[in-house]
Amino acid sequence: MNDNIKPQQCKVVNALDTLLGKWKPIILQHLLAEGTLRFNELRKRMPNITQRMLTLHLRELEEQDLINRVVYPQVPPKVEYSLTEYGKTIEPLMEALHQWGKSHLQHIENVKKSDLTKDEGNKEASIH
Amino acid sequence: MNDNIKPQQCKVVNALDTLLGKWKPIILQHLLAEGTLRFNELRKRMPNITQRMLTLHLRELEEQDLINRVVYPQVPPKVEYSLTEYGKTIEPLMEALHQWGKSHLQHIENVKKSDLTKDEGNKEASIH
DNA sequence: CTGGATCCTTCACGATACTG
DNA sequence: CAGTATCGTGAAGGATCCAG
Repeated sequence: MNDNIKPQQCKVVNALDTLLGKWKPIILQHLLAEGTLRFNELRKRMPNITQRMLTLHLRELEEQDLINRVVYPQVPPKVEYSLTEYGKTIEPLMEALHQWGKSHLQHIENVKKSDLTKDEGNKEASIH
Repeated sequence: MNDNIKPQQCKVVNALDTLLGKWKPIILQHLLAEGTLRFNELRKRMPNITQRMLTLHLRELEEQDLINRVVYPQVPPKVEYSLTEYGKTIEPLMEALHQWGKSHLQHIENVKKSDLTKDEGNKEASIH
């Protein structure tokens, strides 16, 4: 729609869009960590998610070819979710996000502390 | 409270939270690319953003210590925004997101194409 | 057990007008 | 020029019930 926007940006936004949704990163982390999980196993690992949201987000991840959905035609139903081979390529990205998120928390802590000791808040440029 | 949830997840979510908001990644990209920009310069580079959202997101980024806001006490007002030294640490992360987003678009393209040629859609597990 | 269908709430974002 | 103040909207998410 707009060429003023650097190509770079679009792709970053795109990455974020496909990884987002309140629960997607968490679902992906669980599948990364544990391989294959059934619907209810995932649910137990995310006590605050509703069935609806779990279903919706799993469908979206499947559509992005990030996860496999395997239905065992039996009763009671059994459905297993796992990362696709392609889906596993997000691991380094998740790791990078994790590292940055971790150090960011640390950084914000430090900033708050030094705000208490040091007189801060004079960010106006001086005019000479 | 819940040890089933891997520590990793929390931090990923945290990273995403502080980088998110519809316009934050774009603002950051512009500042990464161009160094220092005035309010209106940023606005021109994002034709679809409203003043309100630009202001809000800049404030939030400032609060996260990712950008500097320098007010020149003059009339008409002049305010310059730039990344903090700390803010520049997001560059590798943005690059990683960009690369993944790019290859993801590619991948989705390929998947769609092979869905057309190959008969796909039989993902039920066989029962022997 | 998995998950569809409905209804409801909230909040991020947008549109617009005003101001030092 | 660089904001603030208000009001409105839609879409994401939550709660709940039903079904194969």
